[in-house]
Amino acid sequence: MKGFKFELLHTCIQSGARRGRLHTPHGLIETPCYMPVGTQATVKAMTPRDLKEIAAQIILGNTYHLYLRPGHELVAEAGGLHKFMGWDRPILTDSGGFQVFSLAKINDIREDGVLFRSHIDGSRHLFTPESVMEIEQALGADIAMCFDECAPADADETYARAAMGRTHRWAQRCQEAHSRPDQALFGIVQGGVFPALRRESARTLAEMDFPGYGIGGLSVGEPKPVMYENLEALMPLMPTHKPRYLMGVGSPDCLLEGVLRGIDMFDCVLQTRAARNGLALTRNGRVMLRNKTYARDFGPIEEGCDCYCCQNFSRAYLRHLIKAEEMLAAHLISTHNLRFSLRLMEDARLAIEQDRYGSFAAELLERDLF
RNA sequence: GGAUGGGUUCCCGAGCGGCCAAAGGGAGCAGACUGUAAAUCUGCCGUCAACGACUUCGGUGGUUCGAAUCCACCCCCAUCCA
Repeated sequence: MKGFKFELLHTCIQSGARRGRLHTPHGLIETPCYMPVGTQATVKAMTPRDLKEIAAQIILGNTYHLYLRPGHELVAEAGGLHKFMGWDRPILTDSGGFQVFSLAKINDIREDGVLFRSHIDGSRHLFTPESVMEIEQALGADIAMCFDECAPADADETYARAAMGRTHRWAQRCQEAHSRPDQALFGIVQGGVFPALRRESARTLAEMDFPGYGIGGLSVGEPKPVMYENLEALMPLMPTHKPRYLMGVGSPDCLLEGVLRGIDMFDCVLQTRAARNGLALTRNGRVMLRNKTYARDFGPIEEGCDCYCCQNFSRAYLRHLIKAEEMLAAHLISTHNLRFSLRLMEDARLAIEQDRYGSFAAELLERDLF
């Protein structure tokens, strides 16, 4: 694998949290990190220039969505995803495994792959580990995820075990089908909400020697303590010198809790989706900017935030934009929520380096504001 | 001056004798949002000592067991005719 390497720089003495650095063909990623989600080759309401300004290191794209529209061949023809969307820093593509789960009503999951219908035009498609690898390689992200099956939170142990087994077999096939040397392929740990299955999954995948690992199927509706319990069960079995990516997580508290348990990477749509719905994240809790309380609040979303939004605009102004349905609201609040999360991770990295991450996280979590 | 159509809860707008505190939409208020089918969705939205009571459908007076709904007169609005 060309240009890909993970360095574990330091482990916080106080908490065990990890400080690392991921080398990719498109640059460095300091970990732990939060990755903004850009499903359809765009982080909604944000230009790549905006993303650089808030110091985003890597963003996500989605295989399922880009395959359906505009099509991976078109993206390849455009010169790859980076060039197509004008982003020259690292990209990670999710495999569509989550879509298999979230769109399960219209899918047929089989051993060879998943038969599903497009949510756009109802047309039939088959995803197999091999076809997904072909798509992800055409998209050309720095990190590709294996095609997995993300079981729902209420799946029983029998189903979770079956989905996990399938995910393992598919991981093997993904590995065999994957050939692009400038792209790292991450395996994905599954196992539902069953610690024993989670351990088994971590062990199995660790033996397969992937350059990095996703932990999938968590934060899909189960209570947070259940997620933490499962994380704690599987983390000791993860290879120390490989990055660990907790997929789809999270909210500020989950980011803090995840880092505490040894996670290196996170992605979450909450920041941008909530922003479009008028919800701002701050270290003093959530701010529902639509609420009347802020009609005459001429201060920024968050005092001390260095983002463009907080440096220039008031809560009252943002509330007005939301009420008037002006699209600038989505952009400005997204800018803040993303910057907030990126800064939270920047501060976490510093705290780890200084062996005080435990107290850093505890202080923020104690207030129970997220 | 005449003709016709109208005046409904913050706005628009349904209702046209009881099942109407009155459809629906908007606005307003509050909540949800975690590998994005989400700039989406949900709840509340006359008043109150509130599983019951009270006050509302231009005004006044009638008919009726019962009216936003029927009748009379009046006041406004719109369009057309003089």
